[in-house]
Amino acid sequence: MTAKPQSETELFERAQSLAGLSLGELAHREGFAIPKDLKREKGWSGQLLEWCLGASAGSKPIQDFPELGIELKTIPIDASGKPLESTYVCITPLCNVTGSTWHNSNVYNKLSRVLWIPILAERHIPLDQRVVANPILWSPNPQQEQLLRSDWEEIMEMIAFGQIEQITARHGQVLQLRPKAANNKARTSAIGPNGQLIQTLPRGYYLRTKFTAALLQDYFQL
DNA sequence: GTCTGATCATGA
DNA sequence: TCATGATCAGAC
Repeated sequence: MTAKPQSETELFERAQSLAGLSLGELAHREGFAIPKDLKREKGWSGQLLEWCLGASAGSKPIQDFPELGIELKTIPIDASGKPLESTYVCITPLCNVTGSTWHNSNVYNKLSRVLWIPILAERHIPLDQRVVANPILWSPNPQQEQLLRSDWEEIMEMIAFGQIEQITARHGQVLQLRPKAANNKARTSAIGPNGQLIQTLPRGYYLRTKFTAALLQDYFQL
């Protein structure tokens, strides 16, 4: 893999140098085997780009470039630049949530600075022909942060009050909570309705497609 | 099981 | 058509 980037500028320039290349070209260059499709390797493009850019965090629940304070996210887009999917952020704690605040949350940490790498990835395009687009280095503006924060606080409050089973993906304007597990038999500890511990499906935070669409649009207009 | 990387697949 | 709920692979 490429060496770790030493600065935000170096990371961004490296990301810019990948724009216009296809996933097939990148995979060949880096010695990655190309799957037929993403059905069985959903994280393949993300891992390929991590490798190309020298990300180091592995499976730790921290930013991809902790020294730089930057999180890397690939995002599938169509030809008009609109995201095709919602964006996973991180898992959520479902117990021991007292003392959690927006500013010490994983959501805040991960989203405080993000290097977005859009990939033209309409489903009809063969995986190896999908093309890396221009990277975007983003931090939430005050309006975006307020939206994220109020959604996060609403959801965390429900979790703290034992209402995890009442939360669906319909909650939250820009940030939603959805299952995040190997399958729906997975279980983790959570706060129950009477304050006791219960076992429930693990959940994770996702950014709604509308939110990331608006975010990308801001940069395409520059 | 818990976390990362995410997209799939089906019902509304 | 599209978002919700479900799922896949790998590291540890």
